[in-house]
Amino acid sequence: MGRPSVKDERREQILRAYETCVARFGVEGASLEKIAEQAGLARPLIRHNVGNRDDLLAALVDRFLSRSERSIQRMIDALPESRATETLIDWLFDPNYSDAQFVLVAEALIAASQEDPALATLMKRWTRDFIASVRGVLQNEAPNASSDDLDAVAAGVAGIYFNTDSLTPMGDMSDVRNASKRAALMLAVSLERS
Amino acid sequence: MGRPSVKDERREQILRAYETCVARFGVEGASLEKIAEQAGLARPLIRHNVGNRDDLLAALVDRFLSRSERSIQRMIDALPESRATETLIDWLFDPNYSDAQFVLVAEALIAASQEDPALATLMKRWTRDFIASVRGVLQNEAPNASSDDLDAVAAGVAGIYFNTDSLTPMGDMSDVRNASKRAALMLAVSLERS
DNA sequence: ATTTTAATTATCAAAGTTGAAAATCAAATA
DNA sequence: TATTTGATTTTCAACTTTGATAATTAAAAT
Repeated sequence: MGRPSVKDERREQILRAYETCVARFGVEGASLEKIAEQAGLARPLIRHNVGNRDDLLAALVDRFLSRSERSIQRMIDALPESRATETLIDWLFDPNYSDAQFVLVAEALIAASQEDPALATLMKRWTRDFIASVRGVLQNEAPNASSDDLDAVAAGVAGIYFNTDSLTPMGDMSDVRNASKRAALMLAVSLERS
Repeated sequence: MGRPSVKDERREQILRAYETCVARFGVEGASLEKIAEQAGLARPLIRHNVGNRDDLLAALVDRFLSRSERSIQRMIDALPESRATETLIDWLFDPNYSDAQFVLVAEALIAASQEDPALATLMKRWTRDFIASVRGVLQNEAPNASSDDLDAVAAGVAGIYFNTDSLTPMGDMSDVRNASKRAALMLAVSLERS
């Protein structure tokens, strides 16, 4: 054997930096220069460890989809049996627990979907899957709710959550965040009452 | 006099094209080349009629803020006296009436706020003003609702609306759009009941 | 028709971005 | 220690983007 490979760690390091850049500058604004600077690496290392621009985006999308699937599943599995919906909303709207960059990356990929039909297909599925996950939690606690109401409240809670995190680049908006959380809770309550 | 100036029309034409590019590629991704192509003009005309990159962004922000203020006011003034909230939600979630590009530009400017504190201040005010406008309509129809509930439902309806339009780059998501609209209506109803 | 005003086009240099290959350096094993 | 494997650095050429100026053309008024 020769020198041990650090390709896997480097790859992760680069994709993390790329993710940060996509969250901040969008897919089109994330240049290789910025990614290299963010990662603290020389630019040629990006090419060496991941590939060219297209390879980067493909790797990022892949990583984003698998990681978000796992992280959502982990969150749902960690929910308590009682007051699961309330706890879910607590977590989604807690800036310490929820990772705003996750939503910002999703929004950037959604925006880039207009230029990339294949990406659009993936992100459509991702969006619907996320809403479906929320719906599952809601249904557990409100088994008598109508299917339409479940759909509505799931889309509503998910939408309010996405929007709240998408405001984070402006800095502190805790008043809007708190009001948004209250709205999500109101939606959940109106489901149980219906 | 000499040759009549078309600067004002050209300026509008360029800013419209810039807006489209910002909605599609983000603030960092909207290059002068793309803007010129979108406007159907030679690139030097951008500089001649509006200025350099910074001048462009400043003009776009200015135009966006004044136009959205007017358009929101116009929409609210056009609301009928009875069932104003329901009508507002009808309009916000009607893809033919509501202009998705408007929300996409707002999201792009919000994303760019992270790199531009002055822009952040403007967009914070814009966001709060929009929510306040919705709150005004809600309060008119539910004068007995608590201030906190009004804040919550206004933030919720606005958030669901923003999020819904931010999904448009992926193409048809009418199922999610319909569910989101139902959620907004549920929020409004729960306000009147409280 | 000449003048005047301004739109439009042509062109340039500087800076930034990308893709790629070659050269160098570091760490493990035989 | 020599070899081998692969990380890292250096370097190059092509291309894009930006900012700016000069030259040209078009339309109105005197």
